[in-house]
Amino acid sequence: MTRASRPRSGTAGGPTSFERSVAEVLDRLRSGEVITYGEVAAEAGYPGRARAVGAFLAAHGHLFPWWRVVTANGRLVPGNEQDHARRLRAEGIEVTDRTGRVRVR
DNA sequence: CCCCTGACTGTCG
DNA sequence: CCGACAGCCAGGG
Repeated sequence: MTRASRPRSGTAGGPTSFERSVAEVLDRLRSGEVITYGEVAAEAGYPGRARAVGAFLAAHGHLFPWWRVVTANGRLVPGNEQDHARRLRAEGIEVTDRTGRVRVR
């Protein structure tokens, strides 16, 4: 499977298929639920696009529960670890103090 | 078309 | 358990 064969938005400059799929995955997240960037990408049908998910959240995260998304290592958002950790704890998720990580699964 | 950056990931010491 | 490195994909200048 080549890159060119993956689903694309086409000529439109609006939201890509990738963005719509990711948005749906993020939208269905429940309180107290945690997911990794890689899982979001794979669940959306775009395995290997973990970084793209991060970029998407950086741009449109304000419209989604971005705090329920962490790295595969349980790492929180660099620069926002404190706020991130607090939001997760507010949903009953334990966060280690050290570098601020969460137990995924 | 080339180069650089990044809210990532897996491996190594 | 934690920090450092290299690899990978897309987007933007």
